[in-house]
Amino acid sequence: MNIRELLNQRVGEAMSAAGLPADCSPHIAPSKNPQFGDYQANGAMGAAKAVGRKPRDIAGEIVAALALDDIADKIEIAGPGFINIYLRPQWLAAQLQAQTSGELSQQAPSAQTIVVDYSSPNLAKEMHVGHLRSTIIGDSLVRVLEFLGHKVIRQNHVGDWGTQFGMLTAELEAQMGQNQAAELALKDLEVFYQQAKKHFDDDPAFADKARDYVVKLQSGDDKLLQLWQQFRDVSLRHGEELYQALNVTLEREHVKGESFYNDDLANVIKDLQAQGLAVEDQGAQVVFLQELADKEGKPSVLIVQKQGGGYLYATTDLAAIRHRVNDLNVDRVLYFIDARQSLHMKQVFTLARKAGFVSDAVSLEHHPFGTMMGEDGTPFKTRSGGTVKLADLVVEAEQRAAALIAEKNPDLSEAERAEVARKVGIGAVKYADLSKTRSNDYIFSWEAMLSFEGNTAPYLQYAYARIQSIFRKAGIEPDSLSGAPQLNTPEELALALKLLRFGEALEQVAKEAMPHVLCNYLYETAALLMKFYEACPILKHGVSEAERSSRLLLCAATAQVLNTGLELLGIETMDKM
RNA sequence: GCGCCCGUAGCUCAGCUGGAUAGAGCAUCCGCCUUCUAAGCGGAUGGCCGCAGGUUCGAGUCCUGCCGGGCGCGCCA
Repeated sequence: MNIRELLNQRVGEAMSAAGLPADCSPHIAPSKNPQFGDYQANGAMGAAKAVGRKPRDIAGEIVAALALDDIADKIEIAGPGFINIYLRPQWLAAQLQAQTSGELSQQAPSAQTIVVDYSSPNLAKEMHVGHLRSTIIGDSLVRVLEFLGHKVIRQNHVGDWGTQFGMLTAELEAQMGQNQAAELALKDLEVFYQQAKKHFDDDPAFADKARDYVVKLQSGDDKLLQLWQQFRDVSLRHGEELYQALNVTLEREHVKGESFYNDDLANVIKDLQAQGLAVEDQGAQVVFLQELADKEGKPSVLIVQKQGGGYLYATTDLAAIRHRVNDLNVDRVLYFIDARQSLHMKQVFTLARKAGFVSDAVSLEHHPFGTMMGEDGTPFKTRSGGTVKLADLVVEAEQRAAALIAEKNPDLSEAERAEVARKVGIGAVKYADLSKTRSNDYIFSWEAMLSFEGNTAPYLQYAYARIQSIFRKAGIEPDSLSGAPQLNTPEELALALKLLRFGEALEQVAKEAMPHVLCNYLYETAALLMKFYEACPILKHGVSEAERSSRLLLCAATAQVLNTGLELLGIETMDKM
């Protein structure tokens, strides 16, 4: 059920019945102010211009042709030609009943196969806060798209190949030579990396060995492959622990790293050369993209193979696109990658199409996110000049949440407290990231990320927990309720209408890959619940039986939306907090 | 130099693709728990939407030019 879509249809029909050109849009929008109804159709002004007549006359003709008696109990024309639509409370109640019993299912009109490329850490290093956005936003999109019925293929394009693995395997071998288990040596990847780097810088013999190992590894030497496998395995396991802690759905089966495409890289170059796209320039294989030329007509340059034969990021990306298109048969590929790589992505996409790797039917979408900034507005660094590890962030979040819970709700058992601390802490961290417009730069702030007041995950979780508390107190299971609520007060009406707009929010998230739209929607929903909660007693004295059950229905419907919405953000709810 | 992104309340951010009087949270101040969880609710204060033009019935949103910030631009990923 999508009210906006329904109104678009109905008003659209009325517009053509009124003889307006087919390309005039009804332009349905939710009304900002209740005095202008629930929805408004703003298409009359545009149409008036198209046919050269007065907007109010056009609006009048649209309204005359408009068949909305079943849905709306009042339609009025206001201002220059706004058509304000007031929906029937009974109709809203019936829609809400249908939505609640239908388990919120929101099927996209046509299911697609969609690859979502996200998280993609470099295995040589520990994951830090810079990986948070890709991981969390990507995971939310995956959940939303699956919920809408699409076939989603997760791809964790990990950095598990390249020059640095010569040094890392050599170091691993050295440490294991001292009876150190791989697991133990790699306990702290950051430390291990520093040790390897130091070893490399200080010991020329080791440096030579590292360079030798790169070559051996890339030519498929068994011993090196084995060392590499061990390194890769331990590193992936570190990542999986974090995914689990963060409630991210990525698992081992979703890993398709750079190494996966290794065997195809030579073919990519060969194909590009055969088409005359890749040419030698200063010893490297280069593609000049006239499509992305600057003002003076100078083409954009993309290097696909280094002098000396080494392959690059671009080469792997091209191979990955081919694999996704040819073997996975996708309709869309979504990349959640830092905005700094915008030019690179644009070049790769352009070249992939030019080389015929991708047909126009496939949509390649880079969904960038902004650079992480410090609180002073310059690019983020810790005091020591490093980065904040994700693992540390998780621990700190849970600790802060635990302290707050101990203060707010001392009655919870120890086990309950630990669980709530985990869900609240992690939820707050994820929500802080998800709730901001993806594409903008963002300020990293412990305070903001671990805030539990206002527009935060705990506010939404709290709203949900309050509803659960009511049902506990009433001794009623939400599922046992049936029927449609009565929407009498402004608070009940506003909440019900909001609940019915869940699908609109999801649709926008799926289309634009912008989870903050869902966050805003859920926040507004929770705020309306709080207002309803204050204004409309449910279990208190003097509430009639009819009112009580009607309001419980509204509570159940709200809990369902909050729970489902939070789940789609990868944030857990709880019955008590 | 060229390109991309950004500039909205003291701070952090929304603003549904051009609609009606620009909204939240934090912070500050004033109220609300002897009946459903005060992680809450109500109210107040706070704005030349960076600046200047333009497009039109109508601009925070679109176009141009400035100013300011961030990030990219041939052998890293």
